[in-house]
Amino acid sequence: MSDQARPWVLHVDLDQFIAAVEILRRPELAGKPVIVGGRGDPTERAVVSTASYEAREFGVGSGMPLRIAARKIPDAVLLPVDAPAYTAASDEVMATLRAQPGAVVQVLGWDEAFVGVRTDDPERNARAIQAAVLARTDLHCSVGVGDTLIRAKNATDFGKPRGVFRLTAENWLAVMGERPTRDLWGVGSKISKRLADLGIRSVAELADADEASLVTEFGPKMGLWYRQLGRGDGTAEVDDTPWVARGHSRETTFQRDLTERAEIERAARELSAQVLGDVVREGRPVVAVGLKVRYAPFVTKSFVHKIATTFDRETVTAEIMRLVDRIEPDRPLRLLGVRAEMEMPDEARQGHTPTRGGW
DNA sequence: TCTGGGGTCCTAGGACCC
DNA sequence: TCTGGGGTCCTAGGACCC
Repeated sequence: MSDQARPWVLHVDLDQFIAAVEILRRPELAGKPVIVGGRGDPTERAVVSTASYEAREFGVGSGMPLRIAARKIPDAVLLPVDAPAYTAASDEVMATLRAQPGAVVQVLGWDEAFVGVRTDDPERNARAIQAAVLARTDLHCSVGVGDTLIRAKNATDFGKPRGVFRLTAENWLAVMGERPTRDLWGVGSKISKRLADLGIRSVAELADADEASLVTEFGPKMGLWYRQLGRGDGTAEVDDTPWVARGHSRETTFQRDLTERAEIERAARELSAQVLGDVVREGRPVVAVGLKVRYAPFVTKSFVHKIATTFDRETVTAEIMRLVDRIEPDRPLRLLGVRAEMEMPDEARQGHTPTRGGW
């Protein structure tokens, strides 16, 4: 490597990951509109996890109710979510990334990771990664190249599918400046609306926005963060510290709203047992419990309760059941979620998304 | 019969203490 | 009589991501 080698961030994102994994084991599905979601039953309450590119042509995408998706594409192939299969494929991909010389890998999800490298030709590294992933897993990916995490992440979209795109301080505004703030990672529909109310619609406008008004609107931390987002600035450091979960939760949307006290308690005990199972595997004590409820049609409430640090399952379950007592009786219950928060080791990485503090 | 499931972090406001 | 000001902890709610 030459003297010009400098740090670069690569954002690797698998193309239509879940659908691709399904198509790999059923090659006859290639070229067809494939929709993966829920248990693959369009009559159930569930949403689309991933749609193949062919299905996206019909306007079907992640987050869409399965029922609607099936209506849009009556002859689509509907498949149930098979999490273990995707985890296995993901592990292979991440192992491939880690095997790249000099690579620091920060996993963001099943199908995404940042890769930090020192190089004088980041596109060459990107192509090497694509080739290695394809060779080992038969999966295609796109790679964003950037001089910060934010720019690398945003670059990927321009490379899709199977491509490479570079976004740096040099071309950031030229490429992103006129786009809506919604395109930024961490700006969703609500925040983009509030920004619009401040007269800020484009990325360039956000980059140039008045700090004081952003702080007034969003608070000291988020106000400054959003402006930074608009500029694409931020850290270029890829952090491979193993991620430590703050808590575990399980939630269920009932196919039929629950009204009976006994049914609700049974559901709560079941979810608690699953959460406890996840927590026990971690071997860290529980410090808080939480409950989330959704009453039909769309009123969500949540409660958290700190408890004395404990490993005892009975105690935790009892605390959860005390929260269950706060569920309003005689109100149809559509969703129930149970959560347990665990004690955090001091050295644990704080947060893994750039959208919230820490970065 | 419109709306999953598993996560993270920030903010605001009340309680309480000195 | 009036009612500061800083700090911490806790909880509810909001927002976002994959």
